[in-house]
Amino acid sequence: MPYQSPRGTADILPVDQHYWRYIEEKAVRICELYGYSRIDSPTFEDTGLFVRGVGQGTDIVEKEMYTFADKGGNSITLRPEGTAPVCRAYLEHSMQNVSQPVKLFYFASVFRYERPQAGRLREHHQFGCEAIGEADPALDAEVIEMSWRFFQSLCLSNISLQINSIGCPVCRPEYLKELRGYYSSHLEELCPDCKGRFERSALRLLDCKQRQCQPLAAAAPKGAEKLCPECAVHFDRVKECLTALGIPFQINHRLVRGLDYYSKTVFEIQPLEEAGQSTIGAGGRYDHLIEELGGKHTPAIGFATGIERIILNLKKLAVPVPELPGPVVYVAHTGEYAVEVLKIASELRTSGIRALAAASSKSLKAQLRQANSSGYGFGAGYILLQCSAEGKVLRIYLIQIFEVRRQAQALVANIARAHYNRTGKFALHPDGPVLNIGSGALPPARVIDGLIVADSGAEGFDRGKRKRPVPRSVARRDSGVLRDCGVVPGRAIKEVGFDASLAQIIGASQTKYNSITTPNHGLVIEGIGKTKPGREVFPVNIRDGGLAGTELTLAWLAQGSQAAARLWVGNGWIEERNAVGVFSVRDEYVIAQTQVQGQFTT
RNA sequence: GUGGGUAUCGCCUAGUGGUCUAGGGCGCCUGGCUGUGGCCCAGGUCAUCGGAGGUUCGAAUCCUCUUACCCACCCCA
Repeated sequence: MPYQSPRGTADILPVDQHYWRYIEEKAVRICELYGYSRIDSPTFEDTGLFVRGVGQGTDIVEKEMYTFADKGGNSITLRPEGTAPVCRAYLEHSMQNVSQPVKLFYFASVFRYERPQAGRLREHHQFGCEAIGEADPALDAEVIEMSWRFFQSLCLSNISLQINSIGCPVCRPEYLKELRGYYSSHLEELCPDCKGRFERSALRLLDCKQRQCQPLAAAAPKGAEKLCPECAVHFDRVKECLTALGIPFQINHRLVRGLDYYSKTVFEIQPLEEAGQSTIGAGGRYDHLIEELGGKHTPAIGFATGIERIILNLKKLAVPVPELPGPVVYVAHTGEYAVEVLKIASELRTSGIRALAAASSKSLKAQLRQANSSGYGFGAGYILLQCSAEGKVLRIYLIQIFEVRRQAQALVANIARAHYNRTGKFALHPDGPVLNIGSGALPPARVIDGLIVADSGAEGFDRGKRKRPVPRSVARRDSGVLRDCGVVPGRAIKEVGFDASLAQIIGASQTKYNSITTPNHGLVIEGIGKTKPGREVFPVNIRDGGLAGTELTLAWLAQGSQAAARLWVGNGWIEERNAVGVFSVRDEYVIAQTQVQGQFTT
């Protein structure tokens, strides 16, 4: 391999892109809800900005910055964090003059020269928010709430919120003095690292991970108890507000932050089972940063999250993350390649239907295989052009337009029909249905725009009407309930296997059906059978009317256990089913999109 | 900067001195079967075993050096 990506950098490959899209969508959504506007700052800044902003003595500035001289001789630094640049922009564009607080959010890659390890890269990506120009503790609570809700909306359960106050320039020196006093009598018991910290940054003694330092840190004087009256009132108020908002938090006296600019409120959000080493989001107040950067005194607060770490946790918890939309219709051909393939694909795209045109050289089998693997598996529909040896189109078939929404189905049909009118080459499938539709979106058989439309899937199979039987192996396996569910979930079965957990099945079925994008509804599955005792609650994403994945899940569940399922929309149950049976969600349910993050508990 | 681990086909891996001109699975390609797609069957494609040097009649297997990556510490999101 001639080249590989530099140490500590990573390619974000297509297979992972849906995580990024998912997180970005959630982040943007939450920012809109809280009134934050996006800001994008340059990738590099004047070195001085970070030296002053982040703090001379911090590790970031001392040894982790990517600093270099540009050709003009200026000292430039790739941004090691997001807050200072935003504050710089605030000052540079005189945002003091708009109504305060100014609420900004950003996505930015940040650079730190560190030894890479799990969840830590030299270039990583942060999503962050800053609220500048307001000192009220209520804002602290709102920012904390917002970050909490953000993680909730990602369906990242198992997280904890820790808060602390590290005081202000008035009370912190006092506290530091006391802390040093306390530690000075225990210097011998400290780990080597901490001995060094004693002088440089006594606060950091508190969050040392070495075992020998633990008891000392636990017994150390608590910062939050040594606050000046102003800071104490502020901290109390933050706690009050959080309680009022129903945000669960723990006070962690040993929570200190590594950047110099923090004051008063600081907080961290981390996965529950981790030993505090893998914070996924953190923030705090920085009332003196803007001043430090040359502005007038401007209180502010913000938080930042590490996207790679979030993804790590999403994967660890097997949170179902919707797949990115793939092609819906594949235009295939037999015989010689005809330009019509390209033309039809082009027309579909013009109408907003994602389409893939077969390559000229592929065999039909290869084309269909590609249709399977490039769309959403077996769900993708295809248009088949039957061509003569000379490349003339003889017939057009529309086959199995699964998952194509009702409107789109009509469109696809229209396009095919228009093509027929133009060329006179269109022909119905000699055996009957021309357009097959799955997922129960349409009644079993009807006519759209002159074309016969039929529900395909296993129902037809059962009644002996299915034109193209499920492959033997699948049919054998699915001799039970799956046959009745209207969807042949070949890919899901293949991917998760028969012993898959419920979460895996849901994950797999959701990746299969990409019309699913936002979790707005909860599907609660209560299993009593042997395979899945107890009760499990999963967020289910519904949009665009397709919920075939849910049908699959329930049918599956019902096979192995006595399951009951209910669909939760907004704040009430709208449908309930027992054991066997397909859960079909109708369009009208889908309209009622409500945030129900709070309800997803297990 | 410190400590530990790993390096065999695109991916996962078998292989601890000769049976390895490196085996299997996945993938990919071709074909058969299936009412032109999932299963199945057959065939094909793909590795001088991270690199360099050494020991030996003989090394993927032992030694030395080196590089890369991973993990943990430090610090941070």
